[in-house]
Order: sequence, then C-alpha cells, then structure tokens
Amino acid sequence: MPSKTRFTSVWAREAPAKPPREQPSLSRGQIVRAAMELLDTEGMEALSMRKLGARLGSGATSIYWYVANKEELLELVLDEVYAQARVPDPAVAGWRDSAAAFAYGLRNAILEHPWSVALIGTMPSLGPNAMAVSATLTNAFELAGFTGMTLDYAASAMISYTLGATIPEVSWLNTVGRSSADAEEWMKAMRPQMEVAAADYPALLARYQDFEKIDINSARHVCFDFGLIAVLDGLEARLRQS
Amino acid sequence: MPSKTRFTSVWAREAPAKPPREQPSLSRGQIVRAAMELLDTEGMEALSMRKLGARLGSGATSIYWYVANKEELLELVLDEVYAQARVPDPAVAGWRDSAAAFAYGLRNAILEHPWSVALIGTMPSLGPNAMAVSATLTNAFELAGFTGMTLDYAASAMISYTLGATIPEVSWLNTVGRSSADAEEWMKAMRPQMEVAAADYPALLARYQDFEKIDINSARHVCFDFGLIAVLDGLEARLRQS
DNA sequence: GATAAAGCTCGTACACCGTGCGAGTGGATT
DNA sequence: AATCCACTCGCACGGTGTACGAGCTTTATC
Repeated sequence: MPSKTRFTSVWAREAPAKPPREQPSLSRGQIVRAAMELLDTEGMEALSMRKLGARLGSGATSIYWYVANKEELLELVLDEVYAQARVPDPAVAGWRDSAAAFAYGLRNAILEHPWSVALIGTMPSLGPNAMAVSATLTNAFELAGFTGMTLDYAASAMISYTLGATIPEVSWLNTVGRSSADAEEWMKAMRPQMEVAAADYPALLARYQDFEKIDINSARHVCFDFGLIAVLDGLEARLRQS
Repeated sequence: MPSKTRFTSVWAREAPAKPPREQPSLSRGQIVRAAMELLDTEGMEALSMRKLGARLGSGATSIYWYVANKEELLELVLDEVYAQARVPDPAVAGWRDSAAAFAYGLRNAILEHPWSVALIGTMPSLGPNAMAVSATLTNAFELAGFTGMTLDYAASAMISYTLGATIPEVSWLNTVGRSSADAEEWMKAMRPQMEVAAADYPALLARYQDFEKIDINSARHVCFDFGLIAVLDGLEARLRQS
C-alpha cells in the first residue's frame, strides 16, 4: 500500500477507506488487535514483528503487506487507545461535566494500556480516533462560549493537563509496580536518596514523611482531580471575563 | 557498581556520592555528556552503545562498568535535561512569576532536547535534578500559601500541564520538521484526511482553514501561554477560597 | 620488593531485532 | 490457457544490547 511523502506518519500518507475485495487471511484490524493484546499482556518490549506474526499464525514479514513499518503499526495501535476515550455529548452533559468526563476517559484509557505513554512521546496523535476525541472536546468548549482561537487553546489546555498528569503517573507505575505493597517497598528503597536530596531542600523530608502515611493510590486520584478542577476553574474564569 | 533491588531505576539502587580514587579513562559524567551530544545532534535512534563507545574512543562494553544498562544511562541523561530547567528563587520573584518561569524553563529544556520526550514516557523522573526542580517549585507554592497535601497537588498540576503541553508539541515537531515551511507543507499533506474527519465534525473544517492563515510557530507559543495562565488562575482561585 | 586484590578495559559471542528481496501460491480476468 | 494480481513468507543482512572472561594497571598488604 504505497504513496509516499517526506512525512513519516501513516495519517499523512493514506487516503483512508478503500474497498476490500477478497478475504485474505490477514487484515489490518486483525493485526492491530493482536498487537494490542500482546502489548497489554506482555508490554512494549515484548512486541516484535516475529512474535506478532507467530500470534497471528503467519510469517513475520506478511505483516508488511498491511503496514509499512513497525512504527506505522504503532501509530495505528496508539490511535486505538484514543478510541477508548470517547467523550459524552456536550449538548446533554454541559460543557464542564463533559470536559471532566473527557479527562477521566482519556486518563483511564491510558492507564489501561500503560505502553501507550511510550508512544505518545514518540509519534504525534493524528489518527481519526484522536481527532474525534479532540473534536468532541472542542465542541464542548464551543458550547461553553469559547470562540475563535481561544476555543482551540482551551481544548488544548485540557488535553495537555490530562496527558501531563497521566504520563508520569504511568511511567512511575510501570517501574514501581501496581500494588500498594509495591509502592510501600518503593518508598523504603528511595529513602536514602530522598535524605540526600533533603539536605538541599529541608521541607522535602517532612513531606516525604507525610507521603508514607497516606494511601498513594487514592492520593493519585485526588491529585488528578485537584489539578483538573483548577484547570476548569481557570478556563471558566477566562470565559467570564470576555 | 552493584547493589540490587527489584526496582529498575538507578535512583532506587545507589546511595549516591562515593569518593573516586584515581583517574580512570572514563567517567560517568563524561559518558552522559557524550550521550547527550550524540542525542542532540543525531537523535534517539542514533544512540547505540557501540557508537557511544566509538565517540568516547573506547570499547562499547567499557561503558558497562559505569552504567548497568542502556536504560540506566538514559535515566541519567534525562535527569540532565531537568538540570537545565532551574527555577528562580520564589522568595525574590513571587510565587506566580516563579511558577511561570519554571514552566517556561522546563518547556525550553525539553524543546532543546527533543529526544527527552521519548524518555519521559518510558521511565520515571526521579533523579536529583528532577527532584530539585520539583522541590523549588513546591517551595514557590508554599510561599503562595498552599499547605499540606494541597501544596503537592498544586505543584504537580503545574508540572503536569507543562509536560502535557510540551510532549505532544515535540512529538509533532519531530515528525513534521521545525521550519514554518515544513509546517505549511504538512498542513497540505494532511488536508485529505482532515476532510474525511470533518464529515463527522463539520466545525473542524472551518477551524482547519483558520489554521492555514496563522503562523503556527507563534500560535504554539500563545497556546502554551493561554493554558499556563488558566492553570495559574485556577490555582490562585483555590488559594483565595481557603 | 613480592603477592594478592581490586579497579578498569575490551574483544568475542549470542540471541534477537526490523525489514528488503524475491520466489511461491492461488484465484480472477482475459 | 495464459496472464495478472493480491498476498504470503523464508532467507539473509546489518544492526542491536549485553554476558562473559581474559587482560592490563594501579593500590593494598605482607
């Protein structure tokens, strides 16, 4: 499936939707689905073309008929993550609720597919699902009363906060482990480093001790919520002043 | 340099600062510096242990005396990016200005080392420089009047927004190219896909046409600013109500 | 000064990776 | 019957990270 430009993204290369003629034994959708399963169960570094081929019961290089690159495959897979982050109709939910629902939806989609954070930093999110999500969000802000460029900036701010809050969180979870016991153990392992850092920033140590008392997993949630409310408040203020 | 836990981060493994004795021909600092140079000039996929060894004038595997893994090397390198994002003293600048300066500083550091976004999604930022940045920022918010957990949440919100705004921007720049001419060409290449997407979201098309009229590079800056102000406003509101 | 130990370098080798290429297959079209 | 086309895939190439162990050089111990 050819047609080349100097740009390296699938989305810049293909006029989508062409009519399939027969039933070949592979398909793009099937490949992408299998890749996601592999990623979900074994993580990013377990995804190789050979393993993917094996899981599909075909030769590794057969995949290249449907996909130009491994990178292109990953673009498709990433867009599928955005497909899981659908936003409720802002017309029925009200802009603030539906913006918040968007944030939770995107966050959950990413948390369910932790490997996706490695992709977000590697390739742009320009697939149809990513665009649909961002378009729905922008709709919500249009309903709120934002206009012109401000409309895009506001939507962009929401996306930014959501990604920025979720990405480091997932990176952390990926190396610490997902249970509370893991987190506790981790805090213990980090203690000496923390004490060294606290030599320069004394207040840090006190806060660190606070952290040891609370449940980190619920704090993560509260923290996300706090920032989300701040962003929404900030945007709402902007709205009233115009 | 041994000592192992089940955690895979450098920062959880080492009690830092041990006295070096002689002058061996390599050093951690030297290795990290060379790696950054290579990354800056040739990008992420050009960094291999062999190439790095060659640039250092030594064998590829010599590096493994100073660093357990390639991943560990990358952790060190990422922390060096945070070293370039120092925050002004909040006591002299006032909390709002110094939070804003933090945001610009971090953003610029990342933009100057575009490969860093691939790392942020891959490993946690727990190195001493990252911690210093976050500690200074937290100081700023303490000065602003935030207390207890809210203090951390507020700082975290700022970091989240900044990362979340910068990461996709860099991903985009990495594939589109950095000049305005590239961006224009890109917009043209994306047009057909855009029109397909606009079938579902009619408002999208109109906005796309707006985009073609403005200078994208300056819009990026304005967009970041807009969100930044919203976040700061949102946090300030939170402050007043308590 | 001799001997042992520790610190450090690096060539070799292994398993694995993405993927270009070209031969092979089976059904549809002419 | 011949041609074509959509599709599959084995092989091979040039790379990758890094385990291992043999070597060298400096320090510590007697």
